[in-house]
Amino acid sequence: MAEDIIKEEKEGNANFIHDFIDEDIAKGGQFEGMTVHTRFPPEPNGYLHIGHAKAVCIDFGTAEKYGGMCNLRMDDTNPTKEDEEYVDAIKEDIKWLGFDWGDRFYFASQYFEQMYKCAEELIEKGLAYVCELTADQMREYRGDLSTPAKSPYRDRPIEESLDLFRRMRAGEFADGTMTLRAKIDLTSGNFNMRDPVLYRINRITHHRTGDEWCIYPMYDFAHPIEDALEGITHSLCTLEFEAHRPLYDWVRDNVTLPSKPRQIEFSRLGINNTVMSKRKLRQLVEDGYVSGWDDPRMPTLCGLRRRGYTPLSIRNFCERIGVSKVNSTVDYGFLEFCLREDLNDHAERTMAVLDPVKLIITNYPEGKSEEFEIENNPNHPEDGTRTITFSRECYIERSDYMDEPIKGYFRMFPGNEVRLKTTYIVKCTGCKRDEDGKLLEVYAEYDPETRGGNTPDGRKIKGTIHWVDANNCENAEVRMYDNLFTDPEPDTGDKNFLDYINPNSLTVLNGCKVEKSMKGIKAPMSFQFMRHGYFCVDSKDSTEEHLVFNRSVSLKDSFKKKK
RNA sequence: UGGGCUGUCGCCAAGCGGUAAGGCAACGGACUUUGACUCCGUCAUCCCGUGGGUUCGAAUCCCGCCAGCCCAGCCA
Repeated sequence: MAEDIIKEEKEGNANFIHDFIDEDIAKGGQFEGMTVHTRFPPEPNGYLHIGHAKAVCIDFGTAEKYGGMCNLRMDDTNPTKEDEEYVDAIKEDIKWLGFDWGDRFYFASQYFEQMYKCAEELIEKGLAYVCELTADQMREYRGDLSTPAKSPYRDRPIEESLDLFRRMRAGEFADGTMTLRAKIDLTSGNFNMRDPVLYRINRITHHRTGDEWCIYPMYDFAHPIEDALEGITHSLCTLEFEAHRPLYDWVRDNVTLPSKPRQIEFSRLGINNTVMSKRKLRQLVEDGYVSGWDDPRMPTLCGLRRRGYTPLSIRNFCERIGVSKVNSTVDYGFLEFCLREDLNDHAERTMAVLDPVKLIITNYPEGKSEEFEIENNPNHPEDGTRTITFSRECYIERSDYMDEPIKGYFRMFPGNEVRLKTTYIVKCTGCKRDEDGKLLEVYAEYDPETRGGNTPDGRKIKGTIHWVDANNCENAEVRMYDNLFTDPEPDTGDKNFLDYINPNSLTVLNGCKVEKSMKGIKAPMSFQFMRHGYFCVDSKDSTEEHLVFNRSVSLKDSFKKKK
C-alpha cells in the first residue's frame, strides 16, 4: 500500500531532469556525497508570471523530491534594468506559492568581488583579455555562419590585460570603450564561444552596490560562479540557455571554484491566448491596455492572485503539465480546470444574480418573510449551513425566463414549474414588459406544499434556479473576464500581439444582487456563485460600501455548449 | 549557410528493443434541489514527423530526409 503510493508519486513526478540527477547520484564523481541543491535565480527587473511559477516549481520541487535545498537568488548583474521594488514582489509571489528558501536568500551582486578575482585568474592563465573593440566593431568583427570572428586585441600580453582590467575597475575608462573577453574559439559554430564578453563598463548606480562598481559581469560568466559558490549541484534553466552550456562549463572548469554544478535545460511554458514575455507584459501595462501588473487578466502571479487563482491550483497545474524539452503551448483551459478543481473543493456556495429581473410570487403574502437553511457546500456537509431569507419578491436571472422556451430549456416560461433553490416550487404565470419589449417583471405562484423544494407527490422538477431575496440583499459590481487576446498564439511568427487584443476582455456588471451574508466580506475570499462560476472579492477595489467581485473562472456549461 | 535542440491523439505527456500510460478537451450515458460536481463508457487498432536499414521483434538502435525552436546583446 505505502509502496504503491510511493511508486505512484514517483511515476507521476517523473521527468528527464530526475533521470539526469539519478544518473549523477549513481555516478558519484563531482556529486559524491552531495545533497541535491538547486536555485531559482530571477533577475529583479519585473514581476513573476505563470511561466516563472513553472520554473519555481521545478527548482523547489526537484530539491524537495531529493530531500535537498533550493536557494532564492536575485540575479542582479545588470543594474540598467533592475530595481529593488521587484525584489520584495518576487519574494512575496514565491512565498505565496508556498515555497520556502529558508535563510538562503542571495544576490548575485554580493559575489562581485569574487567574480572579479575569477576574472583576474582567467587573465593570468591567458584565458581572457581586454578588448578595445566598440560594440559596433565587435558586431562587425563577429563573423557569420561561415566566417570566423576576429579581434586585434586577442594576443595582448597577459600583464597588459591585467593592468587594463584593473584600471577598468578603477574607473579610468569610459563606458563601452573596453570589455574583458574570454579567449576561447573565434571559429566556433556556437557564437557564444567566439570570445564572449565577460565584463563591460557601465556607470549606473546599482540598486544594492551603489557606485562601488563601474564594471559588471555578464550573465554567462557570473552564473556558473554564483552557482558554484552556493554549492548548487544542478542549475536548472530554460531551453534558450542550452547553447550557453558549453560556456557555463568552460567558466566552471577554468576558474578555481569550490564545486562543479551541472546545468540542465527544460522548455519554457507557453499558454494560449496570452503573452508571456516580460517586455510584452510591460507594454500592456505601460500603454494602458490593462490596469497594472496585477490586472486580473494578466498572467502574472499577482494578476492571477487578484483574479482568484489559488497557490494550489497553480502548483497542480505546473506539476501536471510536466517537464520536457519540447516547445509547447498549454491550453488556457487546463489552468482553468486546475482552478475549478481546487475551488470546487474549497469555495463556499452562494447565490448571486448577475443580470437581475424581479420575480413576484403573486400568491405569497405581502410582508411575509421566511428563513431557510442552505448548505455552504453540498459536497462538504461539514462546511455547515447559513440562513437565507425568502419573501414575495426575489431577483432571478434574466436568462432564466423565456416567453417561448427553446428546445431543451427547462427554466421559467409560462406554465412551467421551477424550483427556487432550497425554498419552493413555483409555477410561472407570465411577465411584464415595457413598450420596447424589455423584461420588467416575471410572475409566478408558489406551491406551499413544496417547502424546502420537495414535492410531496413525488413529481419531478427538472429546473432549479438560483435567486436572491429582493427585500434582503446587497448590491455588487461583478467583473467578468475573457481572454486578453483573440488569437491563441498572438506572439508567434510575424504577428504583432497588439493587433489581437480582445476588446471585450473585461465586462463590468453593475447592479448585481448578492446574498445579505456578503455584506462586509473582504479579500481574499472566493465563492462559487451557483450556476455561474467562481468569484473572488477584488483585493483592491472592493469596500464595505461597494462590493466588487472578479470572476475567476466560469462553471462548465453543457447547455450553452449544445446551443 | 555554422552550432545546438525538438518532433508520440485537438492540447500537455509517459515510453529507454517485446508489441502505444495518464491528464485536459471532446463525445455518449447514470446521478443530481447548481444544465455544476461525482460516477461509468468511448476516444492513436498496418500506429509514434518521414523514407530506408538492423532485428524473431523498433516509437524505442543506425542512416538519410522534412519541419519547428534557440544562438551572431558590452541582456538575462
